[in-house]
Amino acid sequence: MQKTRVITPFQHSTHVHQRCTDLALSVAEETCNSRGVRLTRLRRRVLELVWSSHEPVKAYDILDILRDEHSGSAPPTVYRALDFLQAQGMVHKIESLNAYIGCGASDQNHASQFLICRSCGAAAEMDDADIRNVISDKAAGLGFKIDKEIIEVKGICSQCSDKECSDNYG
Amino acid sequence: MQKTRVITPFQHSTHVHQRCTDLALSVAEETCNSRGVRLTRLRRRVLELVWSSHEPVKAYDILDILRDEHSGSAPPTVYRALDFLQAQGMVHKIESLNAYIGCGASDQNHASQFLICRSCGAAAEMDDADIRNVISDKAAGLGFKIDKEIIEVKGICSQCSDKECSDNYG
DNA sequence: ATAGTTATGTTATATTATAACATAACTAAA
DNA sequence: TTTAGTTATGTTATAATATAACATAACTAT
Repeated sequence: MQKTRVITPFQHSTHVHQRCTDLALSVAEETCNSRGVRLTRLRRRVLELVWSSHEPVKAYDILDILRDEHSGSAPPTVYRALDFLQAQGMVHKIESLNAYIGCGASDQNHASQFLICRSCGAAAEMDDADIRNVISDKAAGLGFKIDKEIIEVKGICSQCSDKECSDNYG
Repeated sequence: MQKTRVITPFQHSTHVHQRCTDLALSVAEETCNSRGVRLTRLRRRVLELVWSSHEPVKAYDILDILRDEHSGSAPPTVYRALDFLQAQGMVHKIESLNAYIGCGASDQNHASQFLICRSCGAAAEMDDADIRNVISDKAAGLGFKIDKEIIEVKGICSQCSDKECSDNYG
């Protein structure tokens, strides 16, 4: 078994989130520069809003904020920006939530497996080679050629389960 | 590696689909009986419509048919029936498609991994112990307790890739 | 029969997403 | 440094997916 590659971990409540956002934005700037695509002000702002926390963000929640900032904002404003950011790997859609989450590894080609905590709402992203391999082996065994895998695992993160214990017994 | 347990395979175009539907409906009848829940005429009809093919079916496509059969049909009609059928394990939702697919193994408790062909649109369902195990091991390694896994693998099924070859070279 | 429960009917609305066309802003070549 | 082509955004409208809330009907167990 290989070590799990964690792309975005579950964070402690005390972490300085500004650092997550700043890093993601600067990686995005550089990635866009090297690819010759434009991280416009609007796209950058949407990415920043997606990174407002580690919980997947709804398109219309982003739109509400954009509307406060610019009256011309409408659904296509946010969906187009999200489409761009997804195409560049800077944002992933969580299909089971109809919500979007930032990815700090847009400069690296990778698969994703998401762990989503039903208590705190946060999502962690990993790209685990063993998970990828077993799925591709099994699919290949059925003659199936994989393009893309959607893996969204629901449950309770370690901090929330620690907290539940201390709430019950602490 | 354990052998993959295929719950619903990709079918040949020549298969007698009526048998799939009949089997699923009779398993559903029995499962409901043994559980003391009611497979009403409406729920049975919705299940039958979900089983109209091996492609995941849209709620509003079901509704269109129900409306032809009974003027009182409305969105809650179909969503309530789908909710019941999902709770009983007779239907699964494919999150990435907002569509629903029948499950013939409602009498057995199981996890699901779906393979979805982007060419023919069909979905196959499996419950592979190795996939389950590697994901639960990796999640446990991060202190995460799993409730439910959503696994939807997109690609090309073996029959469509055979066909592509014969189209190109045959 | 009757009361309690479960299922369905009905109207309205919330949520998520895209179509289509107009305008503006950038880019690269003449 | 215009101009034409391209890309991005503005704008209006609507499609697609899903739920809330309350009324009526149908089953179930006395």
